[in-house]
Amino acid sequence: MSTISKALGLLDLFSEAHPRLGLTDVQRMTGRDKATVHRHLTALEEIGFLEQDAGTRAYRLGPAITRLAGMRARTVAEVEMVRSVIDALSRDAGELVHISRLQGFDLVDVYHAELHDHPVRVSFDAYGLPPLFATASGKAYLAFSTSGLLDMALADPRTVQEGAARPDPHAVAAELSQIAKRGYASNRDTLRIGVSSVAIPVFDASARAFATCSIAYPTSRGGARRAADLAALLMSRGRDITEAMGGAVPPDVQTIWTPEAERAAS
Amino acid sequence: MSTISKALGLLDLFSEAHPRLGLTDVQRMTGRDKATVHRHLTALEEIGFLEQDAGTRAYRLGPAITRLAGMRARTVAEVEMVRSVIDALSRDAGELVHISRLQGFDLVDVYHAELHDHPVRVSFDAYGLPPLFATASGKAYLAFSTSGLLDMALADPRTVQEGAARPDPHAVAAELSQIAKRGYASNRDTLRIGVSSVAIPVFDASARAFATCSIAYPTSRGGARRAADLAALLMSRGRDITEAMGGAVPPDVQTIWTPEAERAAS
DNA sequence: TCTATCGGTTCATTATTTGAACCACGCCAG
DNA sequence: CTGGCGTGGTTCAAATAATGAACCGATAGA
Repeated sequence: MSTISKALGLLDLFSEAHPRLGLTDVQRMTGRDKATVHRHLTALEEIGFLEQDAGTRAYRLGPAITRLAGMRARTVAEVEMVRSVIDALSRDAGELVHISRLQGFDLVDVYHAELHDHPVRVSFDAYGLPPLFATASGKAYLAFSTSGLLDMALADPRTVQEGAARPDPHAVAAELSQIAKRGYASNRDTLRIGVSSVAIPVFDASARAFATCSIAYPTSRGGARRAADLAALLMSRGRDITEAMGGAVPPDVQTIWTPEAERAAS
Repeated sequence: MSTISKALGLLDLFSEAHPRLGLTDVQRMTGRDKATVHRHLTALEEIGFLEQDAGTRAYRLGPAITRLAGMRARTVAEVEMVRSVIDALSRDAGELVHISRLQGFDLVDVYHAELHDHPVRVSFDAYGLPPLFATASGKAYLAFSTSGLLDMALADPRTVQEGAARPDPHAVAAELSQIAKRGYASNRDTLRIGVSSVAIPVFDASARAFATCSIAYPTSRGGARRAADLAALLMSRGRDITEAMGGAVPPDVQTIWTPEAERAAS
């Protein structure tokens, strides 16, 4: 293990629970020698990755991190920020992965990846056009937004005229509540016969949902547990996606798949 | 020089001018051996401080930086973020240093430091109450805001009723224009007899002024060149202050004191 | 095809990191 | 007041990790 990794790994020790750490705190958490830890801490402080409180001598995350994050925000496009995560997710799931952003009342594609070689693929030409209630992404978004947005979406004329069945507000609200509880939304042959999907929300710096990430797959490739498996995989990357885009996951959001949450929501 | 500093120093090579760097780019910029550079780059990539483009193999700033910056924003108070810079500035200037934020039409104190031992000190009890035109901070703020704010401030009834002399809009606009050109605002005995100050704006992530930093000093301690000297010192820290708070300095702002800018503005 | 340049790798040499012991300070209980 | 304990921080021989000249393979142009 390189000294670089060891030193930078120290930064990950700083959290909401432990925003300030003293030398011995870090020493205990890492199990490394005190002298080593001290040298790493001071090295990180010298370049501004940490700051030391003059009074308590405790360390906290430093200004260089904020400075570099600003540089990244200015020089790296939103697409680049999520590309590697989405690509990896697509490879691991073996399915089509989408990340979309709300514009008006549509979820428009930011980036998508389909890095597998199954001969059967999901077509997504019309992605983003269906009303929010019809897609897993849309439901994931609505479930983690203020209810005001749901009312507005219900009142949107385009939503109403789309398709034959006008959604029942109570049924929609009930489903969104389940989605919020278990942490992800899903669809099975609802929008298009043969296409299923699971989706989670992506949050911005104010911890508000502003985008979604979804996995779409042919229902034919999905056995009984496929949806749950893909949901678990998707949720395990949710925090990475949100944080790569500079966002923060609200503390009350279910971020890991568990059988308990699954049952509790149904 | 520790390997930690060497490796993390590589991150500073990434800029608006060079957002993506290849192995040999970095090698040339640093003069270090290619193997060394490569190991550093891959070490930084492994922990997410850099990302490598799958196609071009060029490196760019990675998601871990953004993630940690979010953590810092959530766990370190605004005051802590600037404390060390302001403290250092106060020590170096040997005067009272203020950082204030606009709330309504007042600049309210966020933090101040007076780390010197001169017997003569500036009182600042009423700081934040005078109208924006009367303080260097207020003028610094207005000079780097949209002119709409100036109009609103001029129309603000409290502004109008304060003091005897109602400000001449044209004179104010002319002064603000000079301030914008040279990069800082100054006052000499205008608000209170015996008190002078210099001030610069602080910008947020959208590169809009949202706060100010100022140095206040007794006019008695200020010779002919004191204002310019303090302004030069203040401006040299301006970028650090803005970036420590997660902001970005607009590219067209004068950020270093020069005799040319000083002359051009007057 | 030949050459230059790119990213990346290897392995003996070298220099840096490491850690047990040590120091100084502040705090608390007796 | 004092002695013990827990801090943060330092030292220097020993151990280990970083280094760099040479090398590899791929790619793009001339």
